[in-house]
Amino acid sequence: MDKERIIEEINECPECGGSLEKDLKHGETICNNCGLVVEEEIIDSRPEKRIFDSNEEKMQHGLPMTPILHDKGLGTIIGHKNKGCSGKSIEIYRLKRTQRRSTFNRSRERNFAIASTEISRICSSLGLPRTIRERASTIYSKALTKNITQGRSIMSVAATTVYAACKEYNINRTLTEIEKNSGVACREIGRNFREIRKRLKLKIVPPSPKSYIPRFCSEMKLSQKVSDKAIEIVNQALKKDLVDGRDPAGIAGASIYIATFICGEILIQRKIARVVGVTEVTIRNRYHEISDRLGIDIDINNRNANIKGV
DNA sequence: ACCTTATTCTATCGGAT
DNA sequence: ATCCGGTAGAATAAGGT
Repeated sequence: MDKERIIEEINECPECGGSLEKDLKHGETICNNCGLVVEEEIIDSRPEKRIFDSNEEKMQHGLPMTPILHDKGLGTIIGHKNKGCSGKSIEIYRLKRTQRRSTFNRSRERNFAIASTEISRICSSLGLPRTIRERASTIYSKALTKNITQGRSIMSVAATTVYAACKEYNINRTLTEIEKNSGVACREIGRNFREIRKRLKLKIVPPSPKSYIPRFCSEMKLSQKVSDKAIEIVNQALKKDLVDGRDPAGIAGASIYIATFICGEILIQRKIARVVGVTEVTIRNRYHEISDRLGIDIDINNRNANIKGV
């Protein structure tokens, strides 16, 4: 809901003011000048919540809670007296309990503190936003409570949580990239990742090809008609099981390619390939599969398409 | 920890217009 | 020259034993 509005507003780098360039394949925006990655979907530029209503209960004070710090950023030792805070004693008690538990688990805390440092280091050397860093910390913390860290090095699990957080937000970083920036071998990150995903039931869903189509179509100045047709084609392809396991951007590109033939607004493969971030070969392979199975005859030379089946 | 499978990429060439 | 189709080999990701 608010996301669209936020995306509209971003056009220069919040760090250096340089111009931003879209990396459509990864669905992210990168600063041409300083290389900062601005993840469109997770940047929140709204002002801090401040509600000055009658009881002022929702007003934020101080730093926001953050999973990066081992004590969730509380940073203050809570005194033993509950008096003087009328009506708030239960909350104070809960905070004290949290603090007592965190000091109780000292070894875990040390472990987590080291991991947090490592996660922050990896994220900053990969230019990943704060959201990813925080999510990686949260995942690490959960892994810690489920004892997944047992028998694995802190470094390797930390690297894995960064990889997992990226996957969750569809900011795709390859295993090799994480390896280069963490010193942990690809194989190990991969193995840890499978374990963590299973045990923590992380829901990692690849983006639907349909979610790319409107953006790609407007990028290529194609009509709404083409966009609608391409989405229709993806729906048909889904039914025939032609989508799973394939690069969603490739499916989107191929569907758009077919749609341009049907609508008479033909674009060449190379142009579509460049915009969607895959090679011409992929566009070809996908569009052949889809048009074959859907009974769409594409006549490249006569620049038209015949739909046999539906 | 090693091996297998599936997908995509790069590079390249040939045919058609 | 441009566009499309096809292919080989490497790289990548994910899963199984």
